[in-house]
Amino acid sequence: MDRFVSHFTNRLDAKGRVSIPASFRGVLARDGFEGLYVHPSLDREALDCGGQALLQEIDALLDKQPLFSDERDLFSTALLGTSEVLKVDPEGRIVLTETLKAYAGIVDQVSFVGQGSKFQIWEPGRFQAHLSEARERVRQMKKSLGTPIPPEVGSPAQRGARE
Amino acid sequence: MDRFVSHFTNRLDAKGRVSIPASFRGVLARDGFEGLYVHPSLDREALDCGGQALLQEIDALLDKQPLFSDERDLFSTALLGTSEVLKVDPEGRIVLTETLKAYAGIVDQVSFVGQGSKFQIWEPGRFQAHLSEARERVRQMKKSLGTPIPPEVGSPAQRGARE
DNA sequence: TGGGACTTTATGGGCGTCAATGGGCAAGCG
DNA sequence: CGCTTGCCCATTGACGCCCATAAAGTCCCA
Repeated sequence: MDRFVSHFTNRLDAKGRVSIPASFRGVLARDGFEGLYVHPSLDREALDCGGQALLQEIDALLDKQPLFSDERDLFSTALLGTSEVLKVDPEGRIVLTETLKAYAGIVDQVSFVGQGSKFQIWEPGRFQAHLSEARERVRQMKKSLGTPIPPEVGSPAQRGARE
Repeated sequence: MDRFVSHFTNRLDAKGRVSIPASFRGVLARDGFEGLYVHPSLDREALDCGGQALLQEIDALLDKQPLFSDERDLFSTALLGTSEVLKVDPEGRIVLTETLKAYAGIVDQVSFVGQGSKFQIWEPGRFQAHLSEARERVRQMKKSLGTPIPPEVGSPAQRGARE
């Protein structure tokens, strides 16, 4: 598997450290990138995270703007300026900065949510709310498309993760 | 990491010294440049800083203007004429000149903001304001650029689904 | 196929190192 | 000379790295 999939909830310890889920660590290792690239999501109260792949997406966006242009300046400020490259300790843990925690409303637990080439970090409560709203909207969209949606499936059980 | 990423806020001490963030120092060292190249940003109340890489960008910009043209003259005056090369002390600190501080409204704290090949120095308050504006505008641009990607919801993979 | 042994993961805690900051001192320049 | 400026040392708190442990998962073999 080379993509971030599924979601996990882990706790921050007394030092503010939190383990990146093992399966995500595997993806990052394969992507080859020291550390974890993190920035506040533009449209959610969540953090976008990833490695090379995410950086390349951002670069692609930046490279569309001409050098020294106003747009480029704004993009690099909003994207690179607010990003952090977090170190990953030997056990696969990271420490979120105060800024990042404040942005996402994180206190002592976080949910890691796979999104293919990147993943997001959420405060678990907000993620649940976001998820049910998203599911509802998808249901509406499908309905209007005439595609019946299978009956409600509960949240999948997680290995180890209490939610 | 070979690019300026993230942002940091440091204090000026009684002598007016301020530490360049360690990670930025690393980038500068790799770029190979004695001292720090600084000039007032053309369109913000901030200072553009960097090493070789920044100088090259400026050269590239200048070279686009025909020799002896008015534009070239103006550019070189605005960019090179106002530049300073600051010394970096053994602890990785610099002292901003009065001119530079006045331009950016700096008093006793500065924010270092990574922008890839260069970084900017801001008065922290002004930076916060600029940042929220930048984020807003980027959000608008992304929106107008095309289809915003709907949040990926759907079924999270089941517990067996790793790798 | 059931159970035990090994492995992996999430989490905790100790400790040395480094970064940010403060202050002293001496050399250079007006 | 007085003040700036560059260099050295000291302090403190945060951070990275190592080792420990418990719980869960996986594997293997009788």
